[in-house]
Amino acid sequence: MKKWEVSKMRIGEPVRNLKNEVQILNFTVKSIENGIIIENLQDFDPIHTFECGQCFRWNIQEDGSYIGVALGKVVKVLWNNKDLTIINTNIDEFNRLWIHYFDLNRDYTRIKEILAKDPVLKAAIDFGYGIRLLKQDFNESLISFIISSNNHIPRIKKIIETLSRQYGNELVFDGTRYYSFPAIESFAKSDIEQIGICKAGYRCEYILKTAQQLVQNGIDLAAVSKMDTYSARKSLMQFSGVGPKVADCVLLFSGLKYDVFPTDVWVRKVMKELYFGYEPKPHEIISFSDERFGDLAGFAQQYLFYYARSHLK
DNA sequence: TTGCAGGGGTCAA
DNA sequence: TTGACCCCTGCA
Repeated sequence: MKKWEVSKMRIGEPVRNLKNEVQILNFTVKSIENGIIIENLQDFDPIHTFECGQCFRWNIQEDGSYIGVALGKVVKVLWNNKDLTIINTNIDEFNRLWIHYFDLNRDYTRIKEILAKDPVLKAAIDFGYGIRLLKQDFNESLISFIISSNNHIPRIKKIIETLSRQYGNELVFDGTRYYSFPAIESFAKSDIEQIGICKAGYRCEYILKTAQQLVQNGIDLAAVSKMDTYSARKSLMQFSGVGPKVADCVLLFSGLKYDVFPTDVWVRKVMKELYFGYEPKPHEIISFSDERFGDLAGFAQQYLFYYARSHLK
């Protein structure tokens, strides 16, 4: 099949339509000692979800479990290919926090079914079938992806860790100290010398300015999520250090917009090598993802990113 | 050991 | 459209 024949195919469906379909949640949640167990969970794998580039604060342990700091909590998750155990939480927190954070109300089987009509995505989904888009805190996503610009993942994680240690709250789990992501006010009332301790370089100024912009002007997230995607992107790009790529990441990873297609070097590689056959211009990639993936572009991006990082050089 | 290239981009000219 | 930007890491 020629590449451009494939490119005429439109596969994305509006997410809102999927939401209106009857949701069949197969899993059941039970309380255990110091935690919960989500039995018979479909379309999930912690490695795929935590290593697909959307988050920076989940770390794999020697036993294969993950410990993460999110939403002001520290939890440990264990996976046996069927049941997800979350330690250091309870049913109440599951209903208030984790069901949304892990996006457990969404029918990923259906999303993958639609996206897999595209042969490239089918390969990507076969590889990263357990990806779920985490619904992360907006402020944390904003600051984290400002830090991510022109930066390596290990260093991004180290910088966020240092900032959390300096400005966040201490959380103790299993005798180890962890630190929540700081309140945005902590950054806003700090100064460039203090923030500089995290060694984020020129991004420190972006962090301070953005935090001050947020505290002074605020942002109406409900309004942003209702805007058309172009306007939503523009509204985030008013913040210092936020360009189109960071804006798209924040929209997607804080659950505000799912039809964005954050385009970084890896996605560009996928586009070049698996779709276009040449180095496409940014506007070509945007048009392509709109046409091809529609309202499911954000999900497609995650499967492609995860696939690219393991399969392309 | 040292030097260099480049990294999940953004900004300003 | 282009080069500079902080700092770290990997590699020769």
